[in-house]
Amino acid sequence: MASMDSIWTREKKSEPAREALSREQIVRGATALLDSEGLAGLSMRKLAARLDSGATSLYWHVQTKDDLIDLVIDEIYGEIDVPGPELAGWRRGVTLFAHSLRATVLRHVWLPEVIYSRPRLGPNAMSVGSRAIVLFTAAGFIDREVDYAMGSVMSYVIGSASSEVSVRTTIRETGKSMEDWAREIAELTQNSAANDTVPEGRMQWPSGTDVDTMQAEAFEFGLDSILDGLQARVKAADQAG
Amino acid sequence: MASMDSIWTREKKSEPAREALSREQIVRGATALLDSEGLAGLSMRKLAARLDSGATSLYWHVQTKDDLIDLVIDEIYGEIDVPGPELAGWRRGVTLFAHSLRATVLRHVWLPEVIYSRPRLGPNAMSVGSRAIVLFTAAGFIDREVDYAMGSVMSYVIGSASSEVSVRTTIRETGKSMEDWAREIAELTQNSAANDTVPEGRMQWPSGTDVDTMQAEAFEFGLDSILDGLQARVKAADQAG
DNA sequence: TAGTTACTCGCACACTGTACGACAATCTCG
DNA sequence: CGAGATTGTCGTACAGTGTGCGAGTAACTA
Repeated sequence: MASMDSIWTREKKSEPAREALSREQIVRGATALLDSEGLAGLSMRKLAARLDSGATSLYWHVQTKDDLIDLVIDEIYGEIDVPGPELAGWRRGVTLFAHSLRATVLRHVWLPEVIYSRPRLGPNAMSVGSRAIVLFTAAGFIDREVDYAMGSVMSYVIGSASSEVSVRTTIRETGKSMEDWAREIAELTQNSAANDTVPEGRMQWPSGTDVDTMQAEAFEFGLDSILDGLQARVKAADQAG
Repeated sequence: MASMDSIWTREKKSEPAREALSREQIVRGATALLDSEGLAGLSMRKLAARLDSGATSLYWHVQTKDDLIDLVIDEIYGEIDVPGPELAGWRRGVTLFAHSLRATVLRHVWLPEVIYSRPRLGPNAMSVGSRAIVLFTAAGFIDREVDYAMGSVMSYVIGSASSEVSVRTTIRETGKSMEDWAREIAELTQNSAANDTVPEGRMQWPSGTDVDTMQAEAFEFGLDSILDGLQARVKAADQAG
């Protein structure tokens, strides 16, 4: 009996768990690969290797690499949370939404390179959109101004976060401190023709603050400014109506 | 070599002996190729063919494809104009700057895909930055708030314009009108779980307006909001100081 | 005239996305 | 039970990519 148990006898049976590959799994693997190696680090072959499958097997579950990226993006939209206006009022809600969106971009640093490559209308993206619209409607905007206000905030947040990411990865890649970096820029500027118009004493970075907190400060500054502007607009419309 | 290794820190090569191929010519060709075929349409071989040269000849003038793109980007920074504050006051100046920046992105639709891939500090980019800083200094901002305000506006403008581009190219690619497109989204949303929270009657596009003017309207709405917010901030600081 | 520099370019390598078609496992139906 | 359809995997191949290497050429300097 025991002697019958060898690789050869075992091989005949339905030995391999023929499972594994599923669309969800592929999307999850792709996300991990993107997060760890960046956009350029994602290839179908590498992804397949990570999933212990043949490269072209992926194409059964996913039509194209671009489609896969679309799926990943929508998956990530699911990480963003949009509070309802009844919880904290529209302004606090929008602020939380903005911070969540920013954090999501900072968590997936390859996002800025692809997020605008086409309008994504996956379910999660649409859900985020819908809930954001509720928020801005609660603020008192009407008609197309709901879209305008929402679009403005989102454009600012994604633009800001993208710029933050690019600064961070550059610092990480070069290994230089922000101060060193700023000094080099200043030196380069010195030789530049445009230098004469730069105010004296500027262009050196304020020292004593680390990058993260300074970026956070900058982000909040801009966000508050936009929201102030929007709030004033709503109030003015209220008065008129 | 370390760290701060980009084309701008590297030394300029000594004068070439006047041949057909030159760095400027390559940059010009690359720009044209990018504008007509998009980022994915730019390859060293195609570019070389357009310039009637061997593919690897380009590598004498340019270290790497990425460096070439950096050069193109800085070239494009040269298209942006930033008025001085003495011409029209800071707010009007910033508005003109913002419109110029937006127009530049709309003119080079591949820009959003690469603009944030690393902080560009080419001479033209720095010149734009310097002049923008003058503008925001004239507005009354002090210390790091100058940077914050400038960064906020630029993030908004680039984010907005990028989103506009993505909508436009999608419309062009699918050949659908905006109304068709919006209707399809609405139908998809219908079946979505998040639908119950969407206010009734929303999500259908206001008809009778074409995409370009609506996007322009949206852009201006957001820009004015930000500038309102920033202006209020300056006034408050004036009062306090 | 000899040597150095400035530049061009063919070849080759490793790698990419993905079309195709040959396989195998599982399910469906008579 | 057995046969056909469905579902899924994967090796091979093709056209394309960025770019390192080294051989080749033309022009300038000594």
